[in-house]
Amino acid sequence: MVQEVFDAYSFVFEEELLEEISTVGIIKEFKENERIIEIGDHVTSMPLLISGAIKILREDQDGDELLLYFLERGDTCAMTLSCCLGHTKSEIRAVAELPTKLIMIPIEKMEEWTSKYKSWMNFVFESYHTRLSEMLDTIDTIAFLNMDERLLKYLRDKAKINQNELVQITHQQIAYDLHTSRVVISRLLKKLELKGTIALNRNSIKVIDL
Amino acid sequence: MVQEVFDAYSFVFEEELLEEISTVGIIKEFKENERIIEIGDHVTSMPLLISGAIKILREDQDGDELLLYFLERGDTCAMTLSCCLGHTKSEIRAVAELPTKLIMIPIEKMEEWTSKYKSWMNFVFESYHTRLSEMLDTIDTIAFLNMDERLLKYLRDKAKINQNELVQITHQQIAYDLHTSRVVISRLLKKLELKGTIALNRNSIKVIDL
DNA sequence: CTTATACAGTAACATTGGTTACACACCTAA
DNA sequence: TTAGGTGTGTAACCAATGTTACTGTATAAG
Repeated sequence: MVQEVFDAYSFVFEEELLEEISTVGIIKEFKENERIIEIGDHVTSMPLLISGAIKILREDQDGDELLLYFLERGDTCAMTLSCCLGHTKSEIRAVAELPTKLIMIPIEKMEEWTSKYKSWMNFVFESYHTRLSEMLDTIDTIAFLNMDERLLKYLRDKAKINQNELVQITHQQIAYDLHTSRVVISRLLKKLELKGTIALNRNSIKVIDL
Repeated sequence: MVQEVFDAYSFVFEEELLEEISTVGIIKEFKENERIIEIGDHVTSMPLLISGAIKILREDQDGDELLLYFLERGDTCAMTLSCCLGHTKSEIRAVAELPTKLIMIPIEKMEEWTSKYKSWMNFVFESYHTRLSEMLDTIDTIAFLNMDERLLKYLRDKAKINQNELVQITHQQIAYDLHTSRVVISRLLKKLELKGTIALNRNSIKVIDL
């Protein structure tokens, strides 16, 4: 039994399944900002997040990006899951937001466990549910909020994921994630700084009162 | 056996399950533009679409709306499905786009059939997969397209759903669906008319060459 | 027929966000 | 120390979209 698997998933799966996961799963580690999967990649196994955090992005033909949501410990990528079951290619891009540890489950096990373990089935359904909600939230954000509000939400999420009020990031990277331009982000950040909401520094933003 | 259920789902489910669906399901009919479900409604059964079409909308606190996607014959609402399984309230609003016939399945059957019928399980997974893809498409649309492109896409979808090149709709209704203002839609529609893409009339738009 | 209402056309203007251009500060490698 | 690259600040401008206001016309209700 892999201790980390136990730590992250013991409240979700029974002993026997945890054992199976530890046996057939392959642990993979990613450095911060390392690419985990690209759009169009063939999906051959399903990742369970053990530690760290992952950023899920959508990309259009022109290479324009948009941050969809973050995944944390105990999450799985419902997109990938969906791809596994449908045997289709990845529709999203995933990048490690922090140093991240995953355990990869071969697709074959998916179907086997779905009938064998009720807890697995519930996990799969639960994941779909969470992901759909998260997608709705993403849609709300881009449909109903202005850029300044989106930026605030972004900084909040970012600070939460990194468990740090000092967010290490460049304006350009924020612009990519929110699908806008660097100048726009610099402009809005400056406004926030003047209001005392944040403090700006080269390569980092200190969150004071979001 | 209900003939319409057979017609719509015989290529998805086996005879025995079709029989069960016909027995426990309750047929409901909705007139065009009739509300099917509102945000916050408690979900107690899962709808399978037999005929017609449904418009799925998201709504924010201020009552601002946004069209998410359409459902057609053979579809189910993965959102509702998700709510059933999670025993949560509806996160979306559904309105009949055409005269629509549904068969409602009590939640209890969900779990039972999931273990009993492989075809049912596949249908559930397939529905989630389709819905996630549809949501991604929606996100692409609002994130990467300008209003004129979104309007074109809207008219295309609308014409397809109604199987008619003459779309019965007001500018105001389009504005609600795309979450913009009537004036903006009128402006863009006029441009399209001048280009010969559509022909405008009171309460209807004739699609010429999208 | 008359009136009220809903729908559509359009101008003028405001706001948001995107673009271009350039200055300057910080950092690293030579 | 200097040169080059990267990150940030800011102005000026432009384009897209949203807002307000007013027009006229079709349609339905009385």
